[in-house]
Amino acid sequence: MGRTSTARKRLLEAAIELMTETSYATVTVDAICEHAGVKKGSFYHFFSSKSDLAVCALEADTQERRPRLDAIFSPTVPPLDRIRTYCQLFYEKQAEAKAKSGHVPGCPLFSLGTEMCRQDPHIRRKVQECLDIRAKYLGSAIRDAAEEGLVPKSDTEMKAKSLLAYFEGVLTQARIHNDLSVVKELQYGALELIGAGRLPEQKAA
Amino acid sequence: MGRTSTARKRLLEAAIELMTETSYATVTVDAICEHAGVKKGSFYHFFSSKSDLAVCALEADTQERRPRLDAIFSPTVPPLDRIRTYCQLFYEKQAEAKAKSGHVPGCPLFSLGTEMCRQDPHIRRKVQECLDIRAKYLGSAIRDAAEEGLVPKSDTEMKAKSLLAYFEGVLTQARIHNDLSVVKELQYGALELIGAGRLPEQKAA
DNA sequence: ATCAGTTTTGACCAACTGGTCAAATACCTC
DNA sequence: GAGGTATTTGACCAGTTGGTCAAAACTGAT
Repeated sequence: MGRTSTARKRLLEAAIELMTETSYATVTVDAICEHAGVKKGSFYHFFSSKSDLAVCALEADTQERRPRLDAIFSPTVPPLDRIRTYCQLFYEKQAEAKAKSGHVPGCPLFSLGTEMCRQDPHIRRKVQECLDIRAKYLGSAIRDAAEEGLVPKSDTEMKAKSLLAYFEGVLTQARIHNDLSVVKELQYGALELIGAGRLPEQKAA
Repeated sequence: MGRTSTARKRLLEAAIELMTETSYATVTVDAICEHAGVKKGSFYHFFSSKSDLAVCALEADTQERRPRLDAIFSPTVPPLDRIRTYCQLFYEKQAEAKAKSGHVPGCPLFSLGTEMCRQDPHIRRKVQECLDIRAKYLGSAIRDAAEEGLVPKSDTEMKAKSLLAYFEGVLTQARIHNDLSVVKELQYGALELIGAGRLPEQKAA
């Protein structure tokens, strides 16, 4: 089989980290290699291009998050609680990152997506895929909530998209202002947005 | 006085247009110059750097929008109507741009802001300034609405920030997906978000 | 131990980038 | 129309970038 290596994985992680920190264009292949402890020749052994790396990094990152999201959005959890927990996770993740680096990172899907959607069709498609996955979690929760009469039954698909846009918008605003205060209140806005705002905070039986 | 020129203005407009189309890093100074019909030497006569151009372009763009926003957010207009009209303006602008270029442009504040906030303090500050101006329009409308009992009176400042984040998130999502459907429904989400969702659509007396 | 296949290395390159500069030129003011 | 200023020009540059390549080194399976 020949030798094995963790270089590929290290490159994927370095890519997500560095590209979230600044931007796709700013992060050079050399910088990613250095951060991953990999020589450039090796880089092009594992990836056909910088763009290819970005696509693979988004995919890997999404797959890695999957188990946790599956748990949070389990159908056994009361639907509005899923959304509450998800919001809380957002805040915790961003707060943790800020504590570590001094900066609110925001969401790589939106950062990369905004920057690259006009230039690189592969990155664009992958970002869309990853966003669609998130929308599915939210859509399912909203539909289940509607079934229980917790939110209006109309337009659940649109509500899922709007809610995702709201999340990403808040995260991006937090990145730009380096201020988490709006993220902290995320769940209240989220529940308002889908029409569950003025209900009592029942934990469901 | 020496000769006069429109080169500066042309450069500012080209910068906003091209940077919105793709990204800060992708747009080269040469490209901006070509698009504006200006030689590079002239560019550096008017601007000290590419970054300087971006800052000035954001400022100019914001000032240009001011009169229209002042009209929309006039205190003589019923507060929720201000927000409705603003949402409609968003949709119309994006739809118009898409019809012309084939692409939903999104908002340069968010595009540039996300991309550059970690690399260029001047761009970052200018983006923050411009976003703050928009938040003021929204904040004032929300406060006036609260005064009239149209929305809950709590946390109006936070609501303005959240609403702006929602707008920008929806616009950015529309850019990434090149799909205006979520923008079309913007006003309903907006009113829900600030807690005016389940009120009748009164045009106010 | 061997060998095929995987991974690593580092030197190399052409293209492009933001930015410079000194000289030429046009324009407004008087 | 003279003169000073604002503008224009285009050639130039040094640094950086993504990407290449052929040879070397390592590893697991047999």
